[in-house]
Amino acid sequence: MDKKSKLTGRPRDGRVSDALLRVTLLELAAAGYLGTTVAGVAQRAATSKQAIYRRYRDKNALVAAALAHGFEAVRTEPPLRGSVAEDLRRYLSGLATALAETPLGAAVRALASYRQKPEFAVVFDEAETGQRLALRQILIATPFEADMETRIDLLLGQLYFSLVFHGDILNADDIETSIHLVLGLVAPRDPAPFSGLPGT
Amino acid sequence: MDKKSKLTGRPRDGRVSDALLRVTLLELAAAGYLGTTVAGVAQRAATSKQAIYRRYRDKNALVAAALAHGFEAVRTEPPLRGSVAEDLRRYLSGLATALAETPLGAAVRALASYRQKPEFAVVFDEAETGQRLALRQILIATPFEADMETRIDLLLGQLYFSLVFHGDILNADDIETSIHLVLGLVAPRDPAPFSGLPGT
Amino acid sequence: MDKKSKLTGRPRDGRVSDALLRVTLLELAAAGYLGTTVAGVAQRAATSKQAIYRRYRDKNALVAAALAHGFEAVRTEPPLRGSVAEDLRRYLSGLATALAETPLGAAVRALASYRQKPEFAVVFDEAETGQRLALRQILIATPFEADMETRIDLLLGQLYFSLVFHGDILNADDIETSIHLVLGLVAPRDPAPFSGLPGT
Amino acid sequence: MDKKSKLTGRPRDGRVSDALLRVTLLELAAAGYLGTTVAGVAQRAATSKQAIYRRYRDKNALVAAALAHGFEAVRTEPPLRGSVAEDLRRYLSGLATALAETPLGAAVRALASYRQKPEFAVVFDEAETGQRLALRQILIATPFEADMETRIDLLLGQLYFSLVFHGDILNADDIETSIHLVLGLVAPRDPAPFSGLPGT
DNA sequence: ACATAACCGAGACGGTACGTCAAGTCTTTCT
DNA sequence: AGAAAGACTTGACGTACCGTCTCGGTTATGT
Repeated sequence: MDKKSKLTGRPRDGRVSDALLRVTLLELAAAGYLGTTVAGVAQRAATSKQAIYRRYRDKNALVAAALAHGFEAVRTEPPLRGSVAEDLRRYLSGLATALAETPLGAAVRALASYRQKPEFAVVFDEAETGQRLALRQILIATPFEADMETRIDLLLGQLYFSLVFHGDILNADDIETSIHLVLGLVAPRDPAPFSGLPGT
Repeated sequence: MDKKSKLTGRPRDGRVSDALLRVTLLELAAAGYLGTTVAGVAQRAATSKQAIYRRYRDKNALVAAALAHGFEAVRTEPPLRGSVAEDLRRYLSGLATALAETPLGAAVRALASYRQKPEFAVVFDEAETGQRLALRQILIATPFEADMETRIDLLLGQLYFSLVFHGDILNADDIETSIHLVLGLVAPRDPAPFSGLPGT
Repeated sequence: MDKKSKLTGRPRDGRVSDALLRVTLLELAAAGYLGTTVAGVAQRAATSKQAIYRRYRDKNALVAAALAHGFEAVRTEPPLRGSVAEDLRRYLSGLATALAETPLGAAVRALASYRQKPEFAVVFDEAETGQRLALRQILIATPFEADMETRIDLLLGQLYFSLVFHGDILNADDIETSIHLVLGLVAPRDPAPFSGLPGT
Repeated sequence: MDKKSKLTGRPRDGRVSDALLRVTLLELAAAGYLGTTVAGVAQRAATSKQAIYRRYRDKNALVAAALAHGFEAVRTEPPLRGSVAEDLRRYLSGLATALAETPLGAAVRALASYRQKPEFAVVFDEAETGQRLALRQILIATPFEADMETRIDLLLGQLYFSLVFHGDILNADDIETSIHLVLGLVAPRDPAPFSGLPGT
């Protein structure tokens, strides 16, 4: 993670490293940033504070690594096979589900305030870049390409706004409605009056 | 703020109370939640820790009060005089400007993670309720009333997502584009065909 | 001890200060320098680490203060009433008894190695200066004034050598014999021929 | 040092063993017991901690071995050829010189407090036994045999008291004076009045 | 000749203590 | 009684060292 690997000496114990990331994410999700203590993580990971500080410069570096680890497990490529609306629905639902079903969602909520800190900014930026890229791939070369970045802002904005400010994850219906609004389509609940419109 | 007012004894010094709220908000904006220390606030307010704890149960209560104070200064009623798009533009721009030009924006960013804490939840909820109400008043009884809550989620979501995650405030163009997307209108960059059209 | 006393604010709790010195000396005597932990002293004194670090710069300053406290309680003035041998006997026996019956003796033994450290050096120096002064007052203006400093070195040397290296305190007979040897007298085991003779 | 020698396997590197003892004594002399760290000794000896723990059970065993090594190099037999005073002078001067000119003196000072620890006690006891034996051989069958142990205590006591408490080594004059006082002789600075006295 | 066994340096492992900092409470004097 | 100051307890943080363990690699003896 952090250090240039030396050729000699006892190698880092991968089980310890793994446990640290896993436990840290769980603690963040359960207790928030302040409630997550280095000693507590060490204990729950059945290791020692020193094992943590050997890997990470300080508590923030540990937390940042755990967050990055959480985002990695969630990274998905865009579907790219149905209609634009269908692809968006799949991608955003998958993202929402991943945030809801893993500790990552609660961890992101707990760390949102610290997004500006350099340690966390790189992690958040990378995750967001990936998500924006996926959405861009869905939207590109479609009639909705105009104002693409704003459409992405609206969709991701609502998702994270709901997560961070309301503490809940968007359900499928909300996502569906948002997609149709952002695409300028009529939502599918009134049966298909716009049949000829683009993007289906 | 907190205590039942006693009838006897030296009355609280209003200048101290005001300074506390002002300084706390500035510290939150400048140093974040953790960087804001009770002793530091007391010093910058030229008072003592005990003066704080006499007024507020704990640090969170102080911070919540400062946040509420910040939101009060920003509260605006909806314009309700132009078109829907125009009203939305005025309201959202006013909100964005207020967040950008006062310490409130940075303070909100610093506290986003703690929104779930009961002390802060009531403040955030009240502020959001006011904002949603204003938006609802703009949207109600217009062709855009369908999916009104989702439209509001998208607009507020983008605003706060940008604030909390990117640390910047939406500029007028972004707001303009978002509004037209959310309303399903063609953006006004092709010169004004829909200007008077729906929603008046 | 340490700080210029301020005029306002809550004063230091004397009971805490006293307990710290007493407990520290006991811990030093019982567990040695390494076995004496700041947290342990705080706990046995029913106080906190922070109360210690408010009074003393670090562990060494605490230990030095406890040592000085121990020496103060032991300080005795020279008898100055009988013969030289008698006065020496009383003074040295009193010193040996004090070292044996209080934790001071064991503490001195535990700290002998650190005598060079500046924090401790001043304490040890002051204590030794007092003891040398007392012995000098006994010896001065007597036939034994010649080589006075060396005689003092021999007596104190044997006392502390026995304490630090052997862990025991000189008994009355040893002291008696040493005094007579250092004074160049015949020891009193041949029954008291010189009782009143020189040095009165 | 420690282990039964095995018949097979790579033999211990004698250069490592030697360097450990030498470096440890130097570190003790320079930095004291606490300042002497196992890792530091390993580094200065251009070896590893494991090489130390393969030879010694723990830090104390290493230190004890280094101390014993230091004492061995210093061990001298008593002269036994001139007068009692002359022999004492030679022996004590030799001892003082050895302590002053090698790291042993500083190491002894650094370890005085830990003399009670069993690991060190055996080393110190052996060294002291040798020194007492030598002095006893000088004093035995002379007029000064009475109170022999106390005379030895006084001489050794002053020597080590000076070393441990004052950090300096007795000079030749101090030794000379002490010897004459302990022997009950008149010091030789007033030219030769004691011609007929015993022990010359 | 080559397997075995103990050595070698390097460095990670769990654990304990140190000294710092902040939160929230308590106790002074002053106004 | 409130204000300001500064004591108080508590508990987390990050550092240093101890004694143990594990790695890849080296050097002896023993068959």
